[in-house]
Amino acid sequence: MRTSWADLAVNSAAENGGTSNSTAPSRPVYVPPHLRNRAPAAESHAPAPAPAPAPSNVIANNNNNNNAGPRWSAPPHANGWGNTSVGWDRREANPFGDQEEKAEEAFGEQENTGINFDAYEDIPVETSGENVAPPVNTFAEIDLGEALNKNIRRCKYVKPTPIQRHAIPISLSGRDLMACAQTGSGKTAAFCFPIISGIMRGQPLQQRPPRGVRTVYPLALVLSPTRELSMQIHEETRKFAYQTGVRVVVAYGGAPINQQLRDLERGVDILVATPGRLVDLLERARVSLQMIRYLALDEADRMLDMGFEPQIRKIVEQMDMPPPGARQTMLFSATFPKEIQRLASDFLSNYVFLTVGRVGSSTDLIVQRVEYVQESDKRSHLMDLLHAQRANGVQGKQALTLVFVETKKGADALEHWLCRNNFPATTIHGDRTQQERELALRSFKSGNTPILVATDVAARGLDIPHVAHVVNFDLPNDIDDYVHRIGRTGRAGKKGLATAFFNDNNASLARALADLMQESNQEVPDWLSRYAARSTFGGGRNRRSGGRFGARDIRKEGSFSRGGSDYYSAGNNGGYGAPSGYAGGYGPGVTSAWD
DNA sequence: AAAAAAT
Repeated sequence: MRTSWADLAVNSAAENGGTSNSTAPSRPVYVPPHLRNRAPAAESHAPAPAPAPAPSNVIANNNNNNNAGPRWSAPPHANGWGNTSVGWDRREANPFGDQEEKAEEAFGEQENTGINFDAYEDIPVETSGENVAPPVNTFAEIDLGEALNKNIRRCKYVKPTPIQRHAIPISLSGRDLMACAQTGSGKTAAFCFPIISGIMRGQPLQQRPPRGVRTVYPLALVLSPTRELSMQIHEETRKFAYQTGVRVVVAYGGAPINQQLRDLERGVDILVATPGRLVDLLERARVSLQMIRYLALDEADRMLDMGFEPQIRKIVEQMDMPPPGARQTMLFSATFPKEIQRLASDFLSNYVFLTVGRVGSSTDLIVQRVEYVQESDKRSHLMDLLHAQRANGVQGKQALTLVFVETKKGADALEHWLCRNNFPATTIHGDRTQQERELALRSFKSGNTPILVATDVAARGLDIPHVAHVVNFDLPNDIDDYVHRIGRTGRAGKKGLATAFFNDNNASLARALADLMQESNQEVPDWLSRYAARSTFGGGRNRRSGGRFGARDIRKEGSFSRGGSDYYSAGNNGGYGAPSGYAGGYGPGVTSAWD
């Protein structure tokens, strides 16, 4: 039996060999973005779509200066390069891989050829806000520019997904956006395309950093809650930005900072980062946010929850970033609890709220099962599942299993136990080194170790093709976390299976879980319904169990507002009795379950 | 109580 996965391991190891960060050597010759890939003179007068801030020590080059200097402290001869796009292009590592055909094959298989658009056809959409730009049906309807269009073709994006159809025109119209969209439905492109396009057509600006300070001034900042998600966004964005002249750099903790500093010094237009490392870079004055025109928060509700909020506030409000209105802000997530929407509105200006999808449509793609399993029986129960899968040939490269546990120690313990029992597994969690984390993820993706035991570090955003089964070995305390976890399967319109082990320890989740499953047309076991009926009204840890289907614009709920007291309304959120308390007065199934 | 995120 060993041979089957061993063979896979050999194959996939070979295939996967080149995927590490082996960027081709590229010389640190700086070319300002407005001089790259464009007709040298004519386009330097392109109007800026969004009002660009002009901080005090920044000189806006809004005149007819054809010889616009670099935005950072690069050698003055730098613009010798930009006059032909070819000169630069040759130096840019090809994010599609060495051979385009091979890359296209791998890429298409991963994300796009495979998108089952039928699964998204009927998805309901809600927008609110004034003068919302209408959706488009094709990429061709939007003027994203030839270079970007070419990358879209390279990615085999045939037509936009629903979130892209709606979000891109709204972003291109310059509006702030709070967007909810299903897991795996193309969020990254939805905020990347407008950013790349906007930077390409933007007015060249330059600044004069203090002498000797190697500060860089990105035009766009994309924040995400985990390092691996930042890496993923970076890789994807690089594909979209290929040969556009727009440079994308990633910065996250746990990795040597020096390489990241060198990447930054070569110039950055879009910075993808995790909060901690970014704060470090800001405090070292290696990065300034003065020139930020676009701010995107991926997994925005996570970024604004208790653990992250102070850091995000520091970055967005207490450094040198232009205020709302002077930048364009885009928040994306699958789940958007009301209280988080309230926090988020601090970062937004006259925003459009957009929600695409609902429980009961896209999440139909995920079959959810809940099984009552005592703590002491969990391992043997998991073993039964895995043996059954093995017997059915559901394993290996095309059928990965992702097992979520509650604790880091628990993850290690389960991994060892699985390996001892001849199920090749690896683990990812915050106690592992970054190297180990990245290796684990690669090994899982490649099918080398078709079982990954993970903490919530892997719950959000990660796009791992071929995850056939998500097992909630330990259920999370928060239903939104559950939604994100199971969203690691059933992506791009494909089907997936999610199994949860439930016992008395999860009583507080019962109601929310039962509701969610019902809304997604899943079979709810009777015992779980009874549990749900018994459990307390929305209180306790799962305060969102009532109001959490919060992918509804809080601004629309004026009739429920409690005398305008935004901060002290927690007591009214519990969902006691009155219909307004539970689910904010809208029935089940309005929205939710998205990335 | 736990997880994540800077060194």
